[in-house]
Amino acid sequence: MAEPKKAKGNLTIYDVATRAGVSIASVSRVLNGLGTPRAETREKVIRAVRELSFVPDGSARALSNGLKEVIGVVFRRGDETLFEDEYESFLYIDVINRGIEAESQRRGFDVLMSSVAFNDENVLQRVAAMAGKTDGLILHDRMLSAVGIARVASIVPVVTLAGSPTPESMNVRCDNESGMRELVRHLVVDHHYGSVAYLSGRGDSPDNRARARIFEAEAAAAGADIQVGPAWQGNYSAAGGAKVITSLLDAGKALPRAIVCASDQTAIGAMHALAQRGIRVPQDVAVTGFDDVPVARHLHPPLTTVRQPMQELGAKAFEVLYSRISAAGGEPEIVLPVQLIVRESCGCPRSSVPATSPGSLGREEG
Amino acid sequence: MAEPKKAKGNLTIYDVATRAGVSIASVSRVLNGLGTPRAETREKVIRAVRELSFVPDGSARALSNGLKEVIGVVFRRGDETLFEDEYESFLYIDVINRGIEAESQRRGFDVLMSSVAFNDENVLQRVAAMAGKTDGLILHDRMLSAVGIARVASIVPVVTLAGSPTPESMNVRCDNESGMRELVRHLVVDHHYGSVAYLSGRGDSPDNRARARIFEAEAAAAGADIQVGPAWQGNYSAAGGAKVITSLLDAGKALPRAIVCASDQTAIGAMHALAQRGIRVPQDVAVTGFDDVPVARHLHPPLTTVRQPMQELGAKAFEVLYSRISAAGGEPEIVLPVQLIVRESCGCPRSSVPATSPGSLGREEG
DNA sequence: CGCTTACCGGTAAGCGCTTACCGATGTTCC
DNA sequence: GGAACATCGGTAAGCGCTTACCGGTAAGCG
Repeated sequence: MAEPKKAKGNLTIYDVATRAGVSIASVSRVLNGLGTPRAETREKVIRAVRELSFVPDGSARALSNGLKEVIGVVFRRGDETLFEDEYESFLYIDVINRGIEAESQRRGFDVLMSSVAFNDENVLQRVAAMAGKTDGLILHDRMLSAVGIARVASIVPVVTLAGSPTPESMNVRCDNESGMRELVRHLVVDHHYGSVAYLSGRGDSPDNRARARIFEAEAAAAGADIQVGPAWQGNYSAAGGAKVITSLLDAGKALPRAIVCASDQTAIGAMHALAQRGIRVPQDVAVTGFDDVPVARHLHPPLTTVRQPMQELGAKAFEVLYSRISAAGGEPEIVLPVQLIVRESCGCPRSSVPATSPGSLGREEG
Repeated sequence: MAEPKKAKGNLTIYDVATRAGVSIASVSRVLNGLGTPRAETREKVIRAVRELSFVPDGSARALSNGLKEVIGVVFRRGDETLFEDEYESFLYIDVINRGIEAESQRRGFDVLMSSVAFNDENVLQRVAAMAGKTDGLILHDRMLSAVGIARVASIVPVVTLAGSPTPESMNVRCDNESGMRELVRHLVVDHHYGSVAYLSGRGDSPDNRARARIFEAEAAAAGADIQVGPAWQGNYSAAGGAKVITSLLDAGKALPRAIVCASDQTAIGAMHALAQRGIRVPQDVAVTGFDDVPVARHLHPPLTTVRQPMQELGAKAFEVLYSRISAAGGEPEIVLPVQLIVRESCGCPRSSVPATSPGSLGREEG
């Protein structure tokens, strides 16, 4: 990859030892708080370390310890042509990554991030390379086939997100099903909306498919008219959401009373397109999201959505991975609860309580 | 930190050599494409590697090569209590990080991410730890004092973002000055707004201070009334922006004709608060942002803002760092141009061209 | 006061890899 | 057919660190 060899004549533990007038073993012991060095020895070492601004080399430590204290996170990135649109949809990934990062820090681990282009054919190679640099891997949605996972998992422990566990890997996901169920019920039963549509996410996303499935089942059960199909195919991005609405309107189609979007980003795009055409949300058409990204509450109108505990998702993923790294433990599958967050885009008045079973609905506090 | 020693009985290059019936030197040569191994040897090695799913250990390579092929990125994170609010403001950081990541991948590097709490007293320690695990560091805004930077830079090359270069470190930033200048001119000269306010970011941010300074100078020069001061102190977050507006309104103060926000997030919060009170943007009060985060165009109304080339900022930062890692090169300071993006929140009609010098203004294309 | 016991701290091996160096083949030319 | 040469592949050293092991010194005891 890169040419440079042998960095500069870097400081080593030997330099510190020489300067402090002790052996390298003592330096190491002081640095790691092992053994019971004499106060004087400790002092000398500490002083030498400070004077030299010495920092032990991570790879040498890792090699010696058999532990790198680094975990890897791999996720998808748009290819060049889609870049502008795609990267919007990453808020979501970023928040999860932040959760991973925060939790791993508590354990003294750092996080190695690597994105993979959507059109990259040999993801496996990239993931494997990451495996060599880390103690364990967290893979976002749709990274690898079961076979690929098995291969990588034979090298380091693997946790997948929003997938399903395999014999070799663990998985952490949110309970999309009940979130979608509650959401649809809120629209159809509480608001009596007779027609609803699902503005979908990427067709190849399991999360999206699960949501679509529940949407249809639940809306049908509640007796609402359903609009789905190719015309309602988005891609999780705001631009994708806007395009769907615009095309539909241009084609002279009548919109349903409520539009359930596959993600908040999609909803943002959809609301934008509606506003451009002078269609009022929620008076003319109600719109809902999914995820509850941070900006959702600041939209106009504030977005009704299903909150996924994204930070927690990331934190849990790390936790599971960690317990596997440090022992053999680790639950194979973890499912986190989601929460319906009712704001105004569904037609609820600002800060009122809808007529439905209490406790099952989230509400803004601050 | 973590207890586990000696991971499992991992695969090594010796296992591969044995299996392939060659020496470890040959395996290494094949793996790295060095020397001129016979076709047969090469084949045997490749097969053994595949059969065993062997991946060479990154730390051992790093130790031997003197190159980890990892760079570190350090940024600030809100402390626990502020978490909810703070992390909104991170869109910005995330986009930059994405730029860093994409560029480093092109060179075969991976990125180690580490956030530091706002209230963390010894950042230096954390940063130093990162230095030990990487070949170079990129530090976001306000991470370290000049002294701290000097210390860290004695260990690995350092690039700072939105700061200023020191004898030991390099810096990459955006040209805030001219962006703010153009923006204020647009509001005061083109729109003839007679009173303007600067809803500021964190008081300790150099970027924020630079923007505030230019704002005042430029608005004063153009003859507009200026509102600044503690009442207008935000913190880069949406919640902070909303709070300022709410407090002002509660105190019965009259708002200026235009509000220049320190960041898009701040503007989002401000517009949200204004909408809550029934104040129309831009008819009653114009609002502008700074950054051009992806959602800015989808807000209601679409946000007029100054686009910072955030991806590019990150990419450039890596580039500079890389050239320092692989050689002694690297420009000490890089300043990237920004671009005024005129949308509707400033009072411009949708997609019209304002009456000002052409070429100096950006405009939405798609 | 001499011997046992405890406590420190040093020496050296080894983590998994790269690569300089060298010996063993096979090739070519006279 | 033998010597000179090229080519390939193996052996071993070393990257910077941790730590098992052991020897030396000081303290504790009879």
